[in-house]
Amino acid sequence: MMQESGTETKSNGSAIQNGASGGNHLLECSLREVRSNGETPSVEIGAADLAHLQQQQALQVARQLLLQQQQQQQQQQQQQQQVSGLKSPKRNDKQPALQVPVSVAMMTPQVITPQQMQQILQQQVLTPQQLQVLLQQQQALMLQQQQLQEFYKKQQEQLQLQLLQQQHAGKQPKEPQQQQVATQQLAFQQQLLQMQQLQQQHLLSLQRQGLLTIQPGQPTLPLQPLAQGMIPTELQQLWKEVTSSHTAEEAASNNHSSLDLSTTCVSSSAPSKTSLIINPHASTNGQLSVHTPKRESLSHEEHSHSHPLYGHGVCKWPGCEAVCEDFQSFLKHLNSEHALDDRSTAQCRVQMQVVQQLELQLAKDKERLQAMMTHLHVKSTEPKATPQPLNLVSSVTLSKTASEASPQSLPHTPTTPTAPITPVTQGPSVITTTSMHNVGPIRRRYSDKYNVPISSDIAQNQEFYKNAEVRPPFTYASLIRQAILESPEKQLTLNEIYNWFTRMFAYFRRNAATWKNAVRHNLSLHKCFVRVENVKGAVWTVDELEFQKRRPQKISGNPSLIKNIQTSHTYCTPLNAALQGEEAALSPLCLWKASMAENSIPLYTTASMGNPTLGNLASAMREELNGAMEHTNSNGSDSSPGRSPMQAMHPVHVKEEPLDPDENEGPLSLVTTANHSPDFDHDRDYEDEPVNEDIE
DNA sequence: GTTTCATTAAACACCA
DNA sequence: TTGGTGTTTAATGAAA
Repeated sequence: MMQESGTETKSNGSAIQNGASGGNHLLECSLREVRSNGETPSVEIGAADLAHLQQQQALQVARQLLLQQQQQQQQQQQQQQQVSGLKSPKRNDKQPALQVPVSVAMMTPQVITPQQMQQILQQQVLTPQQLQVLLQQQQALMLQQQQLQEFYKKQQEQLQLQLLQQQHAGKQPKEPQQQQVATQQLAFQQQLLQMQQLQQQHLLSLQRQGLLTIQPGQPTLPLQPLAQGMIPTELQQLWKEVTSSHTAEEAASNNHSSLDLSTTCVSSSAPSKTSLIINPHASTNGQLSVHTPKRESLSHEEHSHSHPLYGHGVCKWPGCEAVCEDFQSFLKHLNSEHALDDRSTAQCRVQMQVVQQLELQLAKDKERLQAMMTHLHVKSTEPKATPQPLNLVSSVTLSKTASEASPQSLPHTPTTPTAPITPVTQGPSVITTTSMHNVGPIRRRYSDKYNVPISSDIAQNQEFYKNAEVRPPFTYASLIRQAILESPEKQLTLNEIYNWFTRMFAYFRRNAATWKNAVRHNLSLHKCFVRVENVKGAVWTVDELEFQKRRPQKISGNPSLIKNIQTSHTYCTPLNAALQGEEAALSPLCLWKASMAENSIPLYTTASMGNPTLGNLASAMREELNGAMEHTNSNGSDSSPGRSPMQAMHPVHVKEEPLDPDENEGPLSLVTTANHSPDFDHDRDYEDEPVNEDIE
């Protein structure tokens, strides 16, 4: 027996080491892959940025082509005019005048540049949904513009063809033809103007939504009608005076104004730099632009009292919150209290830093998400190539403990629960599939540290735990207790506890010797587990009082948590406690929030994961809760039906309801009979054949 | 730096 | 004798 155990441990140990290293390697590879794609080691380019960049590049190429064609056309027309000798000064002056706006219009896409996107990101904490919509609208507009450009290109070609024909024919009077050309070009301009108006509306809507503020120094000037010309240079000058840190490069790029597309594209190709260096100015610039008369009039007329800095009758200038009865008074207040002075500039800078930090965090989370998705996608398509795959946790936390690699026989899970182990989103997503795995030792568990309701977590993530080799974020004691409490009789034999472990968690289908030993050890060690001699053998029960006794010690530093335990019987974070009106049995979010709290990650970072705002978070939590209830009730292969997770936490006080017959199937149902499962092979390692098949 | 706790490993005893 | 069960001790690491 000992030999067997020894060999098992040995082999497992080596396997784990291999698996761990392999897993780490995979993680590094996936991260590397992402990074190499991004080409910016520090800050990754998002998929949207890349798409945008590609579009920009395509646009630039198209514009260059157009420019060439226009130049050719101009040359041809000049040649024609020279040859024909029909020089009409008016027309000669007019045509370039006609063409130039067209060219400018074509070269100044009335779309949001990456810089603007970055600024939007910085100025407003956008939800992913908003970003998504924004990007979709953006892409649609760009598509429209491209189509228009193609159309324009074709028309230009036709014109060239006609002009060539004219040259060859040489008999027809030029003026009608040129009039036709001018008419066509006017039509194009009108179309372009329409496009621009459309895009202006789009941008205005963005402004109304508070998603965008127009910056004076913006390379493109979407809201400036063509008739109004370019950016007022005095605004740029003003801003330059305010922001002394403006580099010559940026100033040059600003001075390029709308015409310089290359600037836009170049800067978009390095979003990390853009976001980290340029955007701060842009951010404050955006704030500053509020004070410009043009901006105000625009806001007043077009936004009809919708202003990013004004809402609910309160000035939203950071730290102000002055009550303004109407928009006019707000404008007055804005001009008087938040005029361009040192204080406002300083506040802008502070806000800039805040936004910068947030954006940095967002970028990091995006990177994480990308790495996770990349990794999981790779893993999910792999036909079980690596026996010890990676853990989601590792990819999130970059597993600082993974390198520690203590020679333990269990698969290594990260010791510190610094990241959500359970998926944030429920449902058949990639994340919740079998692609999650564990690496590294675990020393602390969420359930104990953050008092996450284990029952709801297990219920909610049942399929996840069953399929993914993710170590459950709970202590052995918690798991054993849960197993016992889930049983109809609230008592289990050791073997049934084993079965529960292997049935509920894919993680425990390997290294049986190790964790079984741990289970036995915990059963013996903790007073909360009471061994009851039965006629047919021994069963284990839980002494809830004893179990509860040991918990407050660990969270003594957090009175709210203790209060939670003592009053609401809830094992969740204070944040959850704040939302306890909805009940707090929502473990994945709890875990996630706990991890967020531990990582000091602002809540907003959920934007990258689909939980945009606190309000949405709350609703999401409600949904999670409902989902948990439904899940518990519908998929109650392990939980007692009709018993909510909260009830499951205190089964002693809960009147038990009759079990579903389906749930009583399998060895676990025979809880009253000790040593009931003679056929069960304890030495089975569950590596090749999941125990679920035996039990379920 | 100390204490507490969880995990892991191991040894040992008991029993069927 | 074998294997499961239960107990205990020790080492280790993380967190408080």
